[in-house]
Amino acid sequence: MKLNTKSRYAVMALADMAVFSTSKAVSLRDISLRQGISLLYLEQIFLKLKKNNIVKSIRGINGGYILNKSPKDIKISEVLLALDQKVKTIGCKKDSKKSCNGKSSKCITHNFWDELDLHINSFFESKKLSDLLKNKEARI
Amino acid sequence: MKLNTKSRYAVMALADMAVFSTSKAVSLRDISLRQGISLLYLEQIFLKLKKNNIVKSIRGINGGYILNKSPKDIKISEVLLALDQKVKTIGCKKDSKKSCNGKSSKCITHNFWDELDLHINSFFESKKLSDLLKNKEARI
DNA sequence: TCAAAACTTGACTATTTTAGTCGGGTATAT
DNA sequence: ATATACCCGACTAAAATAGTCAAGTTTTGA
Repeated sequence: MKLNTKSRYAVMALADMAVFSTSKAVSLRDISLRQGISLLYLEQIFLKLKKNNIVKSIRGINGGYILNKSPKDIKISEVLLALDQKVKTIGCKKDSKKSCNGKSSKCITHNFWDELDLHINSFFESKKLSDLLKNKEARI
Repeated sequence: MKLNTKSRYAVMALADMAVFSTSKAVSLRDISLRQGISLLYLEQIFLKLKKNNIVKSIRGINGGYILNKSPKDIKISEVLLALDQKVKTIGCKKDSKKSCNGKSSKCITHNFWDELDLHINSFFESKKLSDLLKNKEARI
């Protein structure tokens, strides 16, 4: 069980922006160089962040991206959601026809996985982008 | 981010055993039929559970598997560990040479992912197999 | 005693997901 | 004008996943 790179890079890139500039546009090229993330991959990621109003873009020369909100108002859960990274630990289908291994009723472990999802999601819900920057050990 | 089926099936199968018998051997064939999990797949899973002393096997006719401990003493974390399912949300390498995207120092988000891992693992550490059976809604 | 039930094990494979790349745009500051 | 930087869909190689197959061994009940 691991988070995919898209989600990790998204959080990393946003943290980078929060450190380097909250007011001036930051180009993906700069983020790419600083964080060692492929530029083309970042473009893909930022497209989604933009669609979800987490950042806004400025085109043309000296353009780039700006955080749409203060880092203390950006929940990590928002970011993951933007990248389609719902935390779903189980494969049980939600639809009534066929749930949990083809059984009509909930499988024996169903409630447990639900509880786990809740546990993880509440963590992401509670954490803000600004929380990542507090740590003195954090480095770019 | 999702748990793989091996881990889910392992927990499900153990829960099945806990419900149906804690003293008498349960055959994989029975578990397979009750839980709708491929028999051949279950064999693979139980091999690992056995190696990790979570279950013990009885060969021959009327054979099967028995829980090696009481359900209240089997931590879910043990089970996941047996299936090689360490919860590792980050890709950052632990070795000193090359950590976090090729940087020598910890990446900006490193501590955050560590915190997440801890959060999830402590959940699995706190939950016992017996906790899954408490719920009145649970059904086979 | 012997055949069937059930565990044992490693290797194999199809499918799906992931982690990107590619190519061809469009907008804009200088 | 033109370089810079965002925009966007399609594509692909590699890895992981989910599951099967083949060929056993062990034990026990009839």
